[in-house]
Amino acid sequence: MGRAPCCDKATVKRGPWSPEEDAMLKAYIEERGTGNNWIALPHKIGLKRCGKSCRLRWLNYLRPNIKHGDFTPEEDSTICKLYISIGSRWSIIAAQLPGRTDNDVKNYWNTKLKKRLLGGRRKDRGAGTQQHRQGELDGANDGGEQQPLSASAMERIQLCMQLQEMQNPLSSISNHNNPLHLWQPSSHHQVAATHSNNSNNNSNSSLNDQNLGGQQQMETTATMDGLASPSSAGNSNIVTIEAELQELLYSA
DNA sequence: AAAGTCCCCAACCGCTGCATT
DNA sequence: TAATGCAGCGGTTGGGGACTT
Repeated sequence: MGRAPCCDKATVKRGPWSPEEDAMLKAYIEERGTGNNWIALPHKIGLKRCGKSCRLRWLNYLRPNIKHGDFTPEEDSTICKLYISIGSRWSIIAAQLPGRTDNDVKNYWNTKLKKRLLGGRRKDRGAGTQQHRQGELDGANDGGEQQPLSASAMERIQLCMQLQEMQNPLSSISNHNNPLHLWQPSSHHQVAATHSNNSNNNSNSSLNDQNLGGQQQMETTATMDGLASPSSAGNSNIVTIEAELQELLYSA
């Protein structure tokens, strides 16, 4: 019941963009804008590319003020904090990092930060498929049994547990046995408050616009609870969490 | 030096939400 | 109100360089 493809795959060019294509797209958009119609854009320019491909190329590579290269420790920290609180909402996270794209942030998380925080780096370099490697990383939740929660949610639980353990090693024992205790329903206003605060930083941010619905909202709330009361000892605060994130990220 | 393996990242795929008709 | 089409988003893939054996 899928949608019809947005373009004819037989006639559309795919794969890496050539410098000529980049130049054509960049020149056209800089001169006339996108016209709010990505589908029509390649035809106007004379590119044999799908509109979605043009949009992606522009947003992730050609757009002005794109920042390439290494992420700073501050950016690392921002990504981690936002990931823990809102999950894999890459566009929202990227909106808090000027010059970074959602694709960049997503790749950086998947290839660097996740491994650093969850300790997913392989011990041996033996044979294995991409799926195997991914499975090992995601499978940091032991057992390999079917997981009713999203991988993103499980990663956030793991991060919360690691932070809890650092704060209060004794109280964390029960958490390991029952990570789902974090999943206690509560009011959603904590998330909303966080979002509205963040949205002040960037007019482009869709934090207020995004509808955190269904399971996603539940996951967000639960994880926020996990951070808001990370130990039975009492309240944590942002400063503590930031310090511990720094430790997780850079102490190895 | 060669072969095998790992890792990164650009690009693609397909779903969702929103706007329009 | 339902149907349709597009933009935007997150997940996934695969090419190729880097690294290891």
